[in-house]
This record gives sequence, structure tokens and C-alpha cells, in this order.
Amino acid sequence: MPTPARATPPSRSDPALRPAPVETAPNPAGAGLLFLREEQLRLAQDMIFFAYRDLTGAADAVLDELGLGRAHHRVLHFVGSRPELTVSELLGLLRITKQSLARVLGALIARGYVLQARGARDRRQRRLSLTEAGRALERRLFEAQRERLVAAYREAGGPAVEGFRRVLRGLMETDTRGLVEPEPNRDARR
Amino acid sequence: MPTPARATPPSRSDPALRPAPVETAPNPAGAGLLFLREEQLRLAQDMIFFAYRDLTGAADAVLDELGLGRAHHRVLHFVGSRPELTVSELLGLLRITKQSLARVLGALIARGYVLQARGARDRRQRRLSLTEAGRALERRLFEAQRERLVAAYREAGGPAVEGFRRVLRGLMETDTRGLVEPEPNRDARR
DNA sequence: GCAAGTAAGACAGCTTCGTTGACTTGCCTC
DNA sequence: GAGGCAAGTCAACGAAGCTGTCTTACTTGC
Repeated sequence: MPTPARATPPSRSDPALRPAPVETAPNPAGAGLLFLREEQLRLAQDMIFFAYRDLTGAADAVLDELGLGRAHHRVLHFVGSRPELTVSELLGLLRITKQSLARVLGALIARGYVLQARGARDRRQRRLSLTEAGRALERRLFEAQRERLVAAYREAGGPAVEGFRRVLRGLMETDTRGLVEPEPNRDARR
Repeated sequence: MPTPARATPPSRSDPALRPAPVETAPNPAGAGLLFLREEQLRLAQDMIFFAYRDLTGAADAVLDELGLGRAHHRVLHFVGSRPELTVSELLGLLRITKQSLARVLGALIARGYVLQARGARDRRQRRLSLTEAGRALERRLFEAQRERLVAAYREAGGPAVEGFRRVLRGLMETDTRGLVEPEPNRDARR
């Protein structure tokens, strides 16, 4: 889902913009172990889009101020939470090409937000980490989103959060799920 | 969160790329009506990113085949589920500028996927809808994502889905929530 | 009936962020 | 020492955002 953009809504007014009800047989009679009517799935698509759009958008003010883009934010986010990350690991997380990353990462290094250090075991690698300024910026960006996250979790309540995680986990590709496991049976080597 | 991109992961290998544990006081003792430790929130950010990235990516094969992009998909999606949508309503949903939309929408009209018709009550408006070809394409795109959605919902189970919705709803801006209400107390006028 | 405001679209130009392919350098592993 | 992987670089391109200004057609309110 391409990044929802950053325009100020030209007409935010009042819209009664709910999705039209789908004209299907009203619950295919017996089909429903789970209410997987198409309309439900489409609603999920909408909600994921809106949530992503708005959570993302919450950090824009900070980014604009510094002349950075959302791509920079993503890099700061991942480098921040996974210090010693290598370039190719980062590429795999973001799922973009080396060239796309190079521009963004280069800018962050040039501005003194990110550090590179040759890997100790494998000196071809560049292990990435945040500088002090990088940590500070990442924190500002995080804070900008934090309120929204906290409010959503708190309003929804504990069991809802548990369900939220379960579903999101199922939406991810199987080989990515290991990155967000609750139980940290981590082993030493990378 | 800018659109996750469409590159083939250059090195998808094996990474033990979990986020590093945050060194904080291990659960601020009594603070937790809800486990809102920072680490939990960061995990949510990761999961939302990955889920969005992968759900979005599921439709790419179809889009590539037709030389369309994710922006086209978003337009087809919203026009498909909200027939008679006006241009400014669509702008409000996508949160992009008129010019950005014009390019994408223009392409879809030129290729015969989307129709415009002057509004009956207000003839300045152009109400959008899908042509037969547009409906067919939108369906193909939907099917490409459906499997993933169904699997996630089914694995997670009913209560989890309910929680998933509650949290997503809380992440959205308040004035967008009305668009995804379960109870349709819709009124006639738009 | 006219003025003001709104919906849509067009033109011009820019930026960000994605893409490809080819090539180099350094380093590890066998 | 050969082969292969990690990283970086150059060149060129394309998609999809953004800005601001302007026109046209239409509605609405006075």
C-alpha cells in the first residue's frame, strides 16, 4: 500500500461515505463458521488503510520541519529498534531496492543521524546504529505516534489488543512472523 | 507510512531480526492497568507496517501485469465500494491532492475502468463508478488479497477479529471512524 | 439577477521515492 | 586462488506525491 500522502484534505467536510452494502445472499446460510462475508473483508481493507494513513500521518509535522520524508522515518525506526542491523537486513525489512535505500540512508548518515561501522565478524558488512542526534529524532517521531497508539490500546482494552496482534500476525507473510513473536526464544548468532 | 515498495527482497535469507529488548525498568510496577510499555507500542508499529506491506504486496502481481500501480488500486477499491462517489470525497479518503489524483484517475478513465457522470442534484459534481471492466479488475485485485485476509481472520478467530477492529478504529482519526461503523445508521443525503 | 462560493479540471514545474542494470571493491569460504 | 556475497556507486528512469495559478461550470444566498 503505497504511502498515503501528506496533503491537507481539500474538502474534509461531512461525508456520508460509508461503503455501499454489497448485494449478496444475506449470509450464505450455514456457510458461516465465521462471518466471512465479502463485506467484512472489504471493511477490514478500509480500516487497515485508514489506520495506516493516520498513524503514519501523525509524524509528518516533525518530518516536514526537518525536510525529511517518510522513508527516512522508516529507516530511523528500524535502525533504532535493531541496532547493529546490516544494510541487507534492512533492505529485507523494508522490501525496497538497494538504490532506493542508498539515497535515504545516505542522507541520514550525512546529517549525522545514523552511523555505520564495519562488522566485527564479517568486515564487508556495515552495521547501522543511531547517533545521539538520531536517537533524539527517532524519539520525537515515536512520541508523535505514541499518543495515538496508547489511546487506541487503552480504549480497546487488553483482550482486544491481543486479538489485534493475532490478526495482524496472520496478515504478515509467514517468514516475517518470526520478527514479531511475543516469546523471545532468540539465539545468539546473526 | 509511505507505501512499502515492490522490490523483490534482495536478501531474504534467515535474519534473526527481532527488535532489541528495550532496557527499561521491567514493568514500572503498578503502572500497568494496561501493559503500555514502550516496547509493546513499538511492536505494534512493526506489525502494522509488515501487515500493510504484505497485504498490499499481495495484489502487485495483477497490477504489474496491467502496468498499473498501487495508487490505481486504491482508487478502484474506493470507487468500487462507494459507487456515486464524487471526486472531492475520494480526495478526502485518500488524502492526496487533486493533481495527484487527476493523473491516476485520468488513466483509469482512459482505460475504461472508471466512469464519470454529472451529478443529478448538483451538476458540478462528477460521480464516479466502475465500468464492467473496472468491476472485473477490482474483483481480481480483491481476490488477490482475499486469501490472506480470510486466513488471518480464520486463524485468529472471532473474538480476535472483534479486537482487531476495535484497535484499528482507535488508530484512525476520529472524523474518519464514522466511515467504518458497524451499525449503519445512514441517512439519505450526501 | 448578480455575487460569492464550490466542484472539477488544466497547466507548469518540482520532489520524493520507488525501479533497473552494470560495475567495483572488499572480504569470506572452500 | 576461485567463487560468491555484502556493500557501495553510477546512470537513467518512472511513479506518485507536492506546489501554485487559472478556467469553467454550476449552486446558493442576498
